[in-house]
Amino acid sequence: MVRSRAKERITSLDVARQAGVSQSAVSRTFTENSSVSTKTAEKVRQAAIELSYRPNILARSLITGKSNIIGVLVSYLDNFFYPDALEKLSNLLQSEGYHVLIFMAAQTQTASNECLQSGISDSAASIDKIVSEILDYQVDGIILASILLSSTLADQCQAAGVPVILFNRSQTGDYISSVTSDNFAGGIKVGEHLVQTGHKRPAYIAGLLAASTQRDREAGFMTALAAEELPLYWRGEGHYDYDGAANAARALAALDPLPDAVFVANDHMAFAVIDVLRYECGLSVPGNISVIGYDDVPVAGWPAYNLTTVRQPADEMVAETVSLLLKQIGGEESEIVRKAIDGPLILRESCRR
Amino acid sequence: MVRSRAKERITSLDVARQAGVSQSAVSRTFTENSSVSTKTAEKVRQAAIELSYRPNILARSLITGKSNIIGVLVSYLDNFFYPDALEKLSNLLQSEGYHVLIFMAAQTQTASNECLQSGISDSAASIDKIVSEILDYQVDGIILASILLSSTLADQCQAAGVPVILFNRSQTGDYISSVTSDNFAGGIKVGEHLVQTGHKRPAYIAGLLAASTQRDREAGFMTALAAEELPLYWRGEGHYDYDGAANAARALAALDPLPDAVFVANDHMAFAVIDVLRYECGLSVPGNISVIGYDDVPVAGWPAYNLTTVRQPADEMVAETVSLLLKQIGGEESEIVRKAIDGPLILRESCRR
DNA sequence: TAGACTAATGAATACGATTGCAAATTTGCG
DNA sequence: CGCAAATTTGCAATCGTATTCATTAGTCTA
Repeated sequence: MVRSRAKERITSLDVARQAGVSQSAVSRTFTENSSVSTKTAEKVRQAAIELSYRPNILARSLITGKSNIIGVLVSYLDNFFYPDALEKLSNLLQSEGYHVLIFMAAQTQTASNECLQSGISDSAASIDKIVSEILDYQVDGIILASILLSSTLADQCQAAGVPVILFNRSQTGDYISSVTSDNFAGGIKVGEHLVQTGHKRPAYIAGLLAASTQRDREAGFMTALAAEELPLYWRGEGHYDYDGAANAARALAALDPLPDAVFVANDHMAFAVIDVLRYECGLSVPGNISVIGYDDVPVAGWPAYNLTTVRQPADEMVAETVSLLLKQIGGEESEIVRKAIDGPLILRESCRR
Repeated sequence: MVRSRAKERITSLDVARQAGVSQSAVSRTFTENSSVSTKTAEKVRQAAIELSYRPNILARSLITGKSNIIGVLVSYLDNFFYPDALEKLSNLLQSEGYHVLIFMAAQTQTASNECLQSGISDSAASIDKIVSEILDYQVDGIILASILLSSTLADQCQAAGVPVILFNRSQTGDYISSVTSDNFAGGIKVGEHLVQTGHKRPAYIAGLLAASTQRDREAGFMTALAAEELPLYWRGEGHYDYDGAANAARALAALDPLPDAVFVANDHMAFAVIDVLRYECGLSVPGNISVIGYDDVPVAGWPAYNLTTVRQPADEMVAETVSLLLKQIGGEESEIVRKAIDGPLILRESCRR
């Protein structure tokens, strides 16, 4: 079956001729707040349908200086929190008349492990390159999910008048707005809960050390433990990665005596920890050891894990991100905002009560 | 902290002045296969850096007629197969110099259940609307993931000269290329494996009835059973949805005698089935009943589920999709192609051997 | 019905780049 | 060194739409 490639473009001029009006009239019918009589608008709309004409957004953007495109840069999608957030983000922006140009901060295939351990610094250059590409598309705004930005690029975005918002990361020092959950408060909640439920040998498995979420969650956790004068029994690192967390869990399981609780810096890693403890080490969760995660992704509520965790309120975070971004695009808000939204501790069965 | 909004755009003309050359020279330095002397190119590049100039892609697209944008429409991301595929798709396209404008075929919030049960027909109108929006951006191609397209819109895309490829769905009748796994063959593999392993009362839990993946998997499965003269013991419907599958599993568990195996139309639903059987009904998987899924998403390999399943080779599917799309964009391929890639049955522990 | 004001229209220009064309320059070779 | 060929270069037109400005049609009031 052969497709004929018909590339004849239909422009506003064609519609104008068909409707017997000027090109301006066509443009005005498809532009909000333009003065056209209902009569000509109707003629134009009719002709447009006959020719199946639709305005060329690129041409429009060129002249208005607004593309209605938001660039979204995501580091990875294997932690379920991100697809969920991305879907919500895209839906909300779509309903506001914007569209999402998505970019992945592709970890190069060779960079599997060394890359994770060294944090994100190595990829900083590539991030900058990608953000430049985003700017090339004349986007109206940029959302960076779990990505940090160099000061140079931040300046460049500002110079280009393109607002940038960090989603689920915050960055001190540079003047970039961010929306996160209140990770410090969340860490405190976990620490307090472990103390209240009588745990004595708490462990912690960290995420990517360079990530603000990791730092804040750990800091909150340690603060709560310190307040109760309970020392941290053991600390491992999982790099926000399933396999990394599994390795940490193996090290943890080899301890004697065993920790009686472990706070894992996100759900994705917590699943790995539970899997290793239960199915490799034959331990009971929470019988032998309590496990608490962070994020409350959908899988956390599935019976196989039933994970006690701190919820990141994705809906609110997304709503706040979009609202803030649109305000900045509209020029209503020019202050740097760092929003941290509180999320509840969700009690399930992976932590002894 | 206040951001100053500097909106002064830097154009090729500015660079031209700075470098002391014509505007055309600037354009040529940033266009492949243009004749510029290395000397002027160097001057231009220098000036461009000084002014931190980058070409406006929208303006370029307007005149070249190529936007280097691929529109990707995804129905949902909660089945882990899709984030994974999307990430791969985006990475591959990015490496080919294209970028992804992403659209979600948002199920309206009211449409939760009735919508799922009636298949996708109700959302067809909204799909068409979104595809029109995609076309407005003058995309070079469109990828529809788990989405069907009305003939009208298919014609419109063809008229606009924009190739469309269905990913993980196929559509008979209309002339649209598609890339899927070989779902029929996969269904057969499952059926044959259940027979070979001595199962006698096989059940099936269907996905969305309108989906070609669902139809083909079921058809293959039934064909294999029929070839062995083994009747289907029970059939339920889960609408490719976790909760829907959980309900089906409850109905299944109430049967007496219990089926000794159930083929679930995708992994996402299979997890729900296993959860219900194990944690609600106190049954053993595979002790009391074998469960087989479809997709082989990462979670399927996690010890908590250890799901026997048919792998959809996402890498190959994505590679094929992109390669096909680029060929069609380049005009090298004008035939309608329906590619079905074979995927292996992955034997794990959720199915008795 | 005339006059005053508002709304609607079309012509022309601009947005920021690419590209055909012709002039100008460089290069190659005898 | 000189002439033909090849390469660069700048000018100007163009892509499809929004928008200013001047003009015309339309509405309303007295």
